[in-house]
Amino acid sequence: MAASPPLSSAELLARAERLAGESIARIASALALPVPPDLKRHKGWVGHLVERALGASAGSLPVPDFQTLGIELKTLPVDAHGYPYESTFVCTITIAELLGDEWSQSRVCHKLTRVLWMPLDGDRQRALSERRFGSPFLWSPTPEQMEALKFDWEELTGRVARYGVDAISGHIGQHLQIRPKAKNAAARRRGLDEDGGSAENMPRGFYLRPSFTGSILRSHFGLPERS
DNA sequence: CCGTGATCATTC
DNA sequence: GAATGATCACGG
Repeated sequence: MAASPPLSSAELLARAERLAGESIARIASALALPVPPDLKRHKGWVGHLVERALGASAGSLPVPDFQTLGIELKTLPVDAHGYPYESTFVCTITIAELLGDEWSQSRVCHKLTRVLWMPLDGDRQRALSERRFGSPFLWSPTPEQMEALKFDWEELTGRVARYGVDAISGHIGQHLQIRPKAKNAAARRRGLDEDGGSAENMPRGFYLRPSFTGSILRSHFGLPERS
């Protein structure tokens, strides 16, 4: 089980493919890591496990996991039909991102330019240690997907810039949404108010809706669209 | 304190 | 059941 940074996208993908079909227990064992009973108090545990198994290095820096390769790593818990159980966190929302920055310069765009998806059995009825990984694959947005993401991003950031972050909810955006991303509901950070002024509000983040990541999976694996 | 790794839990 | 809002852990 490798832990040094992969030197090429091919090497990274080859490593990832070796995890396909493997259980959480086996991968954790190879890294001498204990498996928590569930994810209630270890929500990012699987993500960290895969990072270690593949040799990711960016830590918590706001850059792609494999910076030199320009590749972002995302685990994706799915059900028996290959449909994602959860939304996918992309990055936090910052003031700088709302003031004059363009989509092409945004962290959302940068992070989603190239993603290594690691599908995983997300069935909570099954013991975490017994859940297995599916086949990973490298993905970049199609021109249509990129346009759709840009559209949502511009609508979301535009609303925040004009009306303040408290004026938006998780309902906005067809593929991309903004939701809380904080220690708790009392957490506050420097943000914008409805007048474009400075204010303290709850930290938020950009998330991809399950319908979007689900379409990526179905497209890649040639699965039928949900009726 | 902030950003990353996400899933949990309540509401719709 | 699906979706939104809330939350947990960790590194720097």
